[in-house]
Amino acid sequence: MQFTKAEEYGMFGVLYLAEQDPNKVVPLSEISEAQNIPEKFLAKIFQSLSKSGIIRSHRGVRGGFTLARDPKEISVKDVLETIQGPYHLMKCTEDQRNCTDGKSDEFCALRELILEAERRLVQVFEQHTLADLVEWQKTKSVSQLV
Amino acid sequence: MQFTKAEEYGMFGVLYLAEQDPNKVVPLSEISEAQNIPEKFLAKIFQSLSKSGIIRSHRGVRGGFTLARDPKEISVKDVLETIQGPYHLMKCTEDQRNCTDGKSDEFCALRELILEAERRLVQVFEQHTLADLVEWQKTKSVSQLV
DNA sequence: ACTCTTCGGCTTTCGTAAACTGCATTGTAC
DNA sequence: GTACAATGCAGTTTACGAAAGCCGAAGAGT
Ligand code: SF4
Ligand code: SF4
Repeated sequence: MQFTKAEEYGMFGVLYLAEQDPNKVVPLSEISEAQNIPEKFLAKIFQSLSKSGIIRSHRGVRGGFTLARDPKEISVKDVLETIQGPYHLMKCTEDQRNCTDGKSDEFCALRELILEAERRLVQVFEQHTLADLVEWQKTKSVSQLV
Repeated sequence: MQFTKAEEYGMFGVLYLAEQDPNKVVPLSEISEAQNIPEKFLAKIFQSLSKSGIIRSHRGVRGGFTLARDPKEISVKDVLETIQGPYHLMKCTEDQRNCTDGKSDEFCALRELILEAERRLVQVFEQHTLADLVEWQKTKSVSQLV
């Protein structure tokens, strides 16, 4: 039960974009160097982020990436879900037919608890945007922890 | 970011014990058959639960396991933490020196957010006991979701 | 049109950790 | 003392995260 590198890299990638002038097109190489991220790995992550409309890609000379929307309009949840798919602590909480123990059609107390845990977790990621994180980083303090 | 089988098996194991007569000593074979858990795998999990004082082991003929305390006194967190160790979504939230990006001594906004997420998650597991889950399972409905 | 640059998509590789297994040993009830 | 059940540790297999590589496609500038 851990965050993946892809998620961490993805977050730092978009955070880097969020810190820049919104009109500046930033190439992959710059981001990966600035944030110490393997370039090809980051490329893969940014592909999905680009497809889901969080960032915008620009090919060719002086190409790169920009944020597609204002950092205030991009929640952490948006980024994380794009990278790793909907957030589920067990396979059965996505679809009970994925129950590995043949209880696909029964009530399962553990499943209910996990569902509640997931809801709480998602709340945290929904309620904070990239702009919040950039702000925290600037002031080096956490404000408005809802 | 998923629950491990060990955690799920461990939970079902202790839940099975919680459903029984508190004085009944239940052997591994019975639990693993009733809950469809590989016996040797469950054995390993129960060893740690036994060491940390959540269940009590009884060796020899007609031996097996019992809960060490009343189900009301055992939180889900107790069980999960003994199986997989303290709950951390990233290595750096346990100890910032585990930061993989050389930011061990800097403020990191992402880390702060993850810390908050962890706090929320732990709350859910702290606030519910085995007795709650058994109750849910009996009534097939979730009450008192704090 | 040509070419350089940067993203796009696919495949393979590597390492680690989860998931499961086996066996010899110890303890206990009968 | 023997059958039963946990203990302890070593082992295997499988799965997935974390990259690295290769070639193709698209756009910018000339
Ligand atoms: S038994 Fe319950 S917790 Fe386990 S996979 Fe099935 S629904 Fe989920
Ligand atoms: S950079 Fe931040 S989030 Fe990443 S490991 Fe270091 S402290 Fe944690």
